[in-house]
Amino acid sequence: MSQTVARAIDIIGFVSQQPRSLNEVAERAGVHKSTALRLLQTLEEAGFVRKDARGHYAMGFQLIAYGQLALDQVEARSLAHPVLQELAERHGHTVHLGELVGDRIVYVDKIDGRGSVAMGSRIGLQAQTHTAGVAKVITAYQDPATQERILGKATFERYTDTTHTSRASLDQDLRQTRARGWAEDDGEHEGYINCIALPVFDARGKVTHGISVTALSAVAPLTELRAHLDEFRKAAQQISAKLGWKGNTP
Amino acid sequence: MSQTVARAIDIIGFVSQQPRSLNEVAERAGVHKSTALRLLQTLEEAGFVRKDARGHYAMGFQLIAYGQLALDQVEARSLAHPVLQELAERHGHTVHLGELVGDRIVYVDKIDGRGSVAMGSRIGLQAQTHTAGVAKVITAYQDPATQERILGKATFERYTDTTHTSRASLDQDLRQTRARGWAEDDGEHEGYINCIALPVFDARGKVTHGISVTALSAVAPLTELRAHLDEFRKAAQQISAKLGWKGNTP
DNA sequence: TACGGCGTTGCAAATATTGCAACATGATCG
DNA sequence: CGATCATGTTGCAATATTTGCAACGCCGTA
Repeated sequence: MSQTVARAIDIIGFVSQQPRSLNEVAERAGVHKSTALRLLQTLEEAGFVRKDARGHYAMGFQLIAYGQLALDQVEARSLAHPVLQELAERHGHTVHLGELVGDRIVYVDKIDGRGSVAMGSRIGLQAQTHTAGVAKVITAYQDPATQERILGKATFERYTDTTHTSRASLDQDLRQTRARGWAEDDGEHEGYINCIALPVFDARGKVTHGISVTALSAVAPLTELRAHLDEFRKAAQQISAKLGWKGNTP
Repeated sequence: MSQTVARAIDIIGFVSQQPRSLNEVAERAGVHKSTALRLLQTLEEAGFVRKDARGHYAMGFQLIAYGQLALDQVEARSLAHPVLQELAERHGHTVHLGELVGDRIVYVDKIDGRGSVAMGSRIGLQAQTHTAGVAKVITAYQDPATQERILGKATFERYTDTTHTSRASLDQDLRQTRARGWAEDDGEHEGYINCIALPVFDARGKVTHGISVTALSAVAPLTELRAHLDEFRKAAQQISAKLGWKGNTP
């Protein structure tokens, strides 16, 4: 592991919050001004950071370009997108596509519903293992060893009174999820938001993706969402088919 | 300048072309396998690269997240303003900066020329889709689906005898706009006012902004404005460059 | 004009990076 | 089925690289 590179990466994260002066960066990184300067210059030359009008360091444009490129390289996203788009349009709810990457579940696509609400998810961000519907449904379908690795990263931080705060509680949910074939988030991260998530199977029959339909519970409570389960399941199966899935039963 | 960070950054660029094995990365960077491995591990931990299904290194999802963030943080107005200011001063005409926001084009900056005339535009207001130069030029450079959404909001209200009052007529104009590289407003909103508008490209190569130079036709008719096209185009390219566009600078 | 904050550069010290060589793993092939 | 090759991983010593320092330049302000 390279300390210097780790510092540079941390600086990018620091600068991403808001533009920062050289001294702020130096202090954050715990290094001398001159060191911070040289790191920033290297990052700046590559376009990873830039100086804004005030001379403060901000996120660079190369990050935008790489972000787009990386987005394009997620193949599942391009296959699933049309299906999700239609789903979002038909029901007006926000739709997510989650992907298992190593030990974590990441949002790789998101289509905002009508009257979109501020919600923590963002394409490229990691989903909360113990609360997000896509995370739970994907995890539920992994083999024990993989489950262990994923759950090892869960924080079990409490957000609301329905949040799973223990491994046992989450395990129970995962068993239920697998048994019934879908996951639910009953306000476990934001009390006023709930969602239903379904597994997506790939050519090997493995679940590396999941989709979720999210709504304000005031607009569409779980009972309302469950009423449309057949349509949601059909969308998930369509995506599975595009990923080469041949089966009909898991 | 930090050699280690520069190497890490170069690796990201290398991996962005296509997923690469450890040995490929090591060879490209001109370092030993073990060194490349440690750099990659550091990048991987930060989510800047990831291992794909074959174990090759590919672009990581954190890059997507940062890219989205950086995109949201771009304040085109502050970057473009100095360029527009100079343009307005040099020619004495009124200059606009338009931005595509959702399905509509909005004026986000305006510098009044000498002898400023009352004109309907105002910062923050929506530009008329079927008459405003900035609106036409931005629309002309969108993909078909986006065009459709934008044009769906057009009123086609007639203001003068040159106003486009049908979709077909406007479509024709848009094709011409894209073909020649700029848009013209030949008194389509106010009979005595005309303008020339040019596209601004961002880091992704997309047109989300446009600039326009507007004048009384009695002061500077289209033929007069066209005579200065090279200078207008240069200003547009300067702004594009500030937005991270790499279009014609290798 | 003096002052304080901020960014920049040359240089020597020291620390983090590097290459090496040995080991581990897994796929391929006779 | 065993051997071989390609690929990835780790401990360690050498040294190239990074680091902090101190001095300098710049600019706005008191």
